[in-house]
Amino acid sequence: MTITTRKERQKEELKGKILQAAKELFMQKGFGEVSIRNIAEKIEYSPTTIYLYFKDKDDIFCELHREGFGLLNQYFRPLAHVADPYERLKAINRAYISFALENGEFYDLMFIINSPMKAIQKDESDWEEGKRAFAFLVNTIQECVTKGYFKNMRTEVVAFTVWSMVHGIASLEIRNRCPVVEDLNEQDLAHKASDMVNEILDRMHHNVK
Amino acid sequence: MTITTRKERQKEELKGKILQAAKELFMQKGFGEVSIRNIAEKIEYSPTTIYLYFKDKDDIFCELHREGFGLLNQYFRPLAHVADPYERLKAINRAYISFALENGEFYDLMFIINSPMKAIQKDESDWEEGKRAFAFLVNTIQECVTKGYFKNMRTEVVAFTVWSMVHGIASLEIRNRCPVVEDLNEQDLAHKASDMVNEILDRMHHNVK
DNA sequence: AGAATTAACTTAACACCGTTAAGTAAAAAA
DNA sequence: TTTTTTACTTAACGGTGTTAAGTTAATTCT
Repeated sequence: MTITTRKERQKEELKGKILQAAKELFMQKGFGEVSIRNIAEKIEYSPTTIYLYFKDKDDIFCELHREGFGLLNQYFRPLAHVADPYERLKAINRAYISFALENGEFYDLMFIINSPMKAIQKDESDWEEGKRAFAFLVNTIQECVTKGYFKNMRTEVVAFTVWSMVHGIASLEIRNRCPVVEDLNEQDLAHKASDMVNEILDRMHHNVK
Repeated sequence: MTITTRKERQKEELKGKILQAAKELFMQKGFGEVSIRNIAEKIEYSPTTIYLYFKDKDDIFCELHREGFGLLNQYFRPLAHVADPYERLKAINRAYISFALENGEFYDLMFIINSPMKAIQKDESDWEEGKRAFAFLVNTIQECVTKGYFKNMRTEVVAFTVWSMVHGIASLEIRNRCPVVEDLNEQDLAHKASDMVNEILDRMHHNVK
């Protein structure tokens, strides 16, 4: 069996190489500018070889989509140890915005771009990690609510509001629709943006001094 | 001169027909799926004719981009007569979300899609109507601030926050990233979403009873 | 060991795309 | 009436995603 397993491992390796090449290319050129032929050239195989490992272009970017959510959850993971749910919520906002600004192309793919969603909506399993990320937010807010924060508000409403805010900021920035905020580097922007969101949060439950 | 003006009028007419065809096509198929060849076929001219009236594909969609902001300002126009700035602000939110959900493809083009921005950033004039729309929001908030709303908050911060929220909601919905809110028709969704935003607004300045 | 099968990959092609260069036919100007 | 200009088209270039058919080497079967 050792020989067939080697074969399988090699197949997996090539699949991984395709994915890696696709990721690098589309991190540097943007999703829309990467073609199957580009990827093929990068790994020095013919374009059609890629179709032996992926159903179509969407299939490749679905895999990266999943990887993106993995990365987002990595940003979230350390925050699980923040005891106070409200502090954790604020940290989630910071982490989310940092993730978006530091991984613009991933964020684009995950939350903005059109193409991969057709496939994802069919195959629900791809969305798994995404649900996990969202559940982390919802659960944290739930804890806040039981601790007395966000009086008279439904948890999902708070969650959706928070998400809309951070997504709004991130996507406006990524797609260059920010006539207001300018001449700031990535990190300062992340700070400023998350401070803003968290100030709104403070006001949402009357915790302002 | 009557003959040359007729010629000019005819040229303008064809330009208008191209724009109209482009708009219809991309309202029904989405921006990404419309090609120059599609548009040409629809108006029964050869594809290259279009290049006699528009520099390139971006140029067409820049024109539609401008038209989109015109339409948004039409949604806003009646609200200028709302005397109370805070009520006007809430109405703006409702109008914005309604506009976004009722004109998804326009909204996409104006605030989400990538391609036309290269040209727009060069030629600042296209952004004019966009600025006007944003100025309407900012001025309204400014009035709110001078009336005592949003204590201790800078006007632009409030404006950007509000915009981020409504844009976040609109774009998540348009790009199908809404695992939470579902099975709602367009109008109910617009109501629900704007109620949500406006509730947050109420909380932002402690006006909640 | 030799023949048949399968696996891994490539070449060639299809039907699209945005865009440009060159050509045509009719109208206007000289 | 000849020349120039206008309005448009045909043909082509280099690109795209994707598929069908072909090739070559490794594996399996007899």
